[in-house]
Amino acid sequence: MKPLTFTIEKKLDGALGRTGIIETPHGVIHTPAFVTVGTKATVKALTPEMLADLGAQVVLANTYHLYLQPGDEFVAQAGGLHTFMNWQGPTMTDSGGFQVFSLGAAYGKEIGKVVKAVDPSMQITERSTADDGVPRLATIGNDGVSFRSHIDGSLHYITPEKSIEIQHNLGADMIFAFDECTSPVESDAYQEEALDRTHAWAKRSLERHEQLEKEKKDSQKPQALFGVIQGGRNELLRKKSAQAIADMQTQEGRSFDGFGIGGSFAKEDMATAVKWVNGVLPEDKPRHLLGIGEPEDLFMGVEQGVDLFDCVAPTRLGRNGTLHTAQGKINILNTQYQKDFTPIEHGCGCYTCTHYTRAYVAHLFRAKEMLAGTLASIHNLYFIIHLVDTMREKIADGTFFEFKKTFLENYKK
RNA sequence: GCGUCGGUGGUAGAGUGGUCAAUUACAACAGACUGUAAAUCUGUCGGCUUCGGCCUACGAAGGUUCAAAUCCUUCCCGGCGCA
Repeated sequence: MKPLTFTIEKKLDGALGRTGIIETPHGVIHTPAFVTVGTKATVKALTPEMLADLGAQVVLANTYHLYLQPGDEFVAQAGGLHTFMNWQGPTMTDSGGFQVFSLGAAYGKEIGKVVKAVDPSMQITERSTADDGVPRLATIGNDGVSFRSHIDGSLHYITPEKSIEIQHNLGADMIFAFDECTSPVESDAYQEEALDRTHAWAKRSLERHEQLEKEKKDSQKPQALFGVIQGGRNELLRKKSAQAIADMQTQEGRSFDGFGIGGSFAKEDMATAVKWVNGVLPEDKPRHLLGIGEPEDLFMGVEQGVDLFDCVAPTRLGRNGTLHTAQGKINILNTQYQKDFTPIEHGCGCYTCTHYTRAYVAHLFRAKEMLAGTLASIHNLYFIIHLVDTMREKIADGTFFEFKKTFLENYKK
């Protein structure tokens, strides 16, 4: 039984985009697709039934978080991620690579997954990889990464092998190699050093994965492993990384089943980085743009041949009161919506918009009622999932570029 | 009626002679959020401003003082106790 098959159905003329179908042991994913993020084995504020109803095809959980709580072996005893969280569709787990960044170099700083622009003066020209005096919860060592638990302060050492072992215990259909997500403000020298490390970790991830797959009993479902490309904003490094990860294989000939495009991006670099990478990656395996989910970025990614996206933005923005509409984002807590008895968006087919008004949702937020986050998350996820679904349809019927133009003209940031 | 305690910015509630346009919390107003340290965080929150300040404010009116939200007097309002 293969862990994953990917079939391309239709290609986009004049760009790298395509539609396709990924088949996993827990069902199919029509691509391009938006993956909902359920870090701790739950998409915050939503039940799996709500997720299915709003059109989610696949859920991504996190290795680091579930390892700390409740523990990956515990999840395995509970029957694996699918059973534990009651989501029977396809699943993924991230490797913890992003936490190397968010709890490490980015810890306590105003550096996010996407930064507005790279000011050369911000660039870190020199740094040590460990004790540079900067408080952080993740420190990169030669062999892996030391994490100081954000929950109880305890120390944990995650190696590529450990990450893969955890991900096998969790049992998601698609898992990721352990990588180091770097910031665009790092120097070229550091970027190169980190990339070598990411490649070395990728190889170790692949080898450990192969070994664990071979040890599986017949009753255990196979898992697909995605390799992660890094390289920052440097064209040579990005292409080198794509080539290295694409070519990587074990002695027995196992290679990655798909690819993740990683890294923290300067906004203006994202499109070029994706284009460089997807121009090198083999066409016949799925590509996942890690952690990206703003509408304009989704258009860019789909156009440039990305098949999967995951992002916390729809749920996080939703819980914080920011809602997507065709005209752009609105903050439902603004005074003007307090007595607005229209739906969040006219014509939206989501549960929230078919049953509730802006005034009601605004009331729930002001009253700090839990249902606020639920209704907002339903709407935002529906909006983004539906947007990517529509891109897929528009590629299929040959009107992708017209759709992109119309949508982005209306959608004010 | 007598006694007593108290009346502070939208609310609660600090402050009890200068360091007070007044701590703090909440509310309000706005902003941020892209492989979730996130149902979180940040800023503003008397008026005007050339951003140096200026003006008006701590129940009301007087007064003491170089200086009063803070001390004194009277009044108004509220709680409690006694008649």
